[in-house]
Amino acid sequence: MTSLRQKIEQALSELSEAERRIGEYVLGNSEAVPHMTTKELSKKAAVSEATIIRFCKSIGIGSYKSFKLALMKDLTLTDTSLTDFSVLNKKDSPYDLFHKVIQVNKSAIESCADSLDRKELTKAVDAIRDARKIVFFGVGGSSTAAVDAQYKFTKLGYHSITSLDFHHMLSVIPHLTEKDVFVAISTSGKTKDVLELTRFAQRKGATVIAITTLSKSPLYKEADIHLCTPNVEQDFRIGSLASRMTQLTVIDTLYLSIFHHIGENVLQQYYDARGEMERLRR
Amino acid sequence: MTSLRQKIEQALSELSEAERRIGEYVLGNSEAVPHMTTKELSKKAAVSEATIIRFCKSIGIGSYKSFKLALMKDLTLTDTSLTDFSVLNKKDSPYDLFHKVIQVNKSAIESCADSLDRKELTKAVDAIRDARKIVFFGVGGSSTAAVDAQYKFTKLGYHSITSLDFHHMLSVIPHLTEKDVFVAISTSGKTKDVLELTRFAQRKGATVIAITTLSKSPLYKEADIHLCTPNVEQDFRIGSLASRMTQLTVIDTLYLSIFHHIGENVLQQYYDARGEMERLRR
DNA sequence: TAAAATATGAATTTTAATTTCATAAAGAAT
DNA sequence: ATTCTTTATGAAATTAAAATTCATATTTTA
Repeated sequence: MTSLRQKIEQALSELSEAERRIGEYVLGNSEAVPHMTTKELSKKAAVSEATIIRFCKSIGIGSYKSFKLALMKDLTLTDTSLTDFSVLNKKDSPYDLFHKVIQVNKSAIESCADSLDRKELTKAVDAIRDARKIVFFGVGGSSTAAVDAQYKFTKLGYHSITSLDFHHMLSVIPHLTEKDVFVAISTSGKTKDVLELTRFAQRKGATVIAITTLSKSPLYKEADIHLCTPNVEQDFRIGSLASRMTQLTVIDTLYLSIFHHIGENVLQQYYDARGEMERLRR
Repeated sequence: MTSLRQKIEQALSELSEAERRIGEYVLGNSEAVPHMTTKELSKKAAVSEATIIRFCKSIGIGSYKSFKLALMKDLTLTDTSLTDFSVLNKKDSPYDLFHKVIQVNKSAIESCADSLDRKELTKAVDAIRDARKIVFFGVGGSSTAAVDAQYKFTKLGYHSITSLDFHHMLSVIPHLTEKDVFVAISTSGKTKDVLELTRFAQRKGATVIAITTLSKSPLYKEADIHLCTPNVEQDFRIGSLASRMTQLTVIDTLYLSIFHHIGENVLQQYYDARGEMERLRR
């Protein structure tokens, strides 16, 4: 059985110029097309709406609506993925961008599976499980993951700390010991603030877990445990939206793993928190 | 997240009479529905067309067209790809959990496409573009998205504010005017703190954008603009990891859209920031 | 080089999706 | 019990999307 996209590909050479443009656009942006109208697609492919309809018939599908359904089915069966925003262009509407964001984020999360090492993950979970304090630190885009992690581990009953403020962190770290864990979050692994705090924490004896991309970066080299995120494409102007998704995926994994381990013991506290929340109608 | 059909099945008891008839028809004839128009389906289910549209929203999908696409996808997925945490079991290793996290997060992001309404998105982008100040607020798990958004829009040159502290926010809101935008983030749409600040902001004349699930929640009703996130499964003990991913996907979309709009104008500031960062070797 | 065939888009028509509004029924408040 | 709200619903109107028609441009063929 040939998929719809294969069919389009094969038909490409036999289509007229305008119809071929449609085919090419569809192949290049298949994720977005099922949500498009004929008018939108006609603009994108620089053809008329009439030609869209003709295109559908050319590839053997009776109507544009059926075409979209067939394409959706095709996509569900075999997932392709766009991985960067390089294809953004001037006339993209917010809705177009939305679909690109979905794709990029999805594929970023998917590729987490490739970069994370299972042994390192096990080490990280063990370290965090027995930790007395957990300190998270990330700057810029990576602060999101730090804030998120801090919240989650507090919920689990840990003494969990983060701050966006370097100086605040400077006053936290002297109190760390071998019993504590410092989680450094930096996509590049080169961020100076993160590195300095990492080294400081390490001098105090804390176990350092790095959430960073697999590379020869100083952070990677110096950390005790490496939770690697994939090297997702990053637009030099936009910055990386997707790397934050990968960091959060790692955080989620740590959270769930710890929950799973100590879960039964914190359930009472969870119910307490929830009950009180209900009582206060918050 | 459960499949669309499961979701309908679960929702059945809570739907109104007419909507339930639709749900039952859809479950009994799911193969046929993706090819039906609202008029046809309304006849089959013995309801009005308007009720069809309302049914889609009731089960958390933004439009009839999205509903049909989602249903088609659901039908195509024969394998019940485990997408929720209900299948967690005792002997899951951290690495097993990791793969489940990937699954869940991926599918959450994917289903964003079903719930977000393109017109609302356009309205939101327009509102934010012309905003003088943007205030983000979310509590608990939703604070992550607020913090992230605040950072991103500051980068774009906006006067962008957030705080985890309700009292701090209370002192921010009196200064809002019609020129400002208040973005309320709450999965359930029922969080009291968020609602109170939302109403306060609205009284001051600010445009309220809600990032929340499509539901009959107070936040949904009261907001001026709704950016709906999908109703992702949420384990009552673990809390929802995935809903944060959907909120961030919406934030990313807003950020990219605004960047796209005013992008060229902020590039110089981006370079300045980057240059200075290099100079300071941070 | 003229006639026929083909390809294309603008404009129109048809159809479908969505919204609005009026009404009826059910609940809550007095 | 009765008024006021809220909720549910469909009929009608509106808006948006898909499909068709038709005029024109281009290419091919005789």
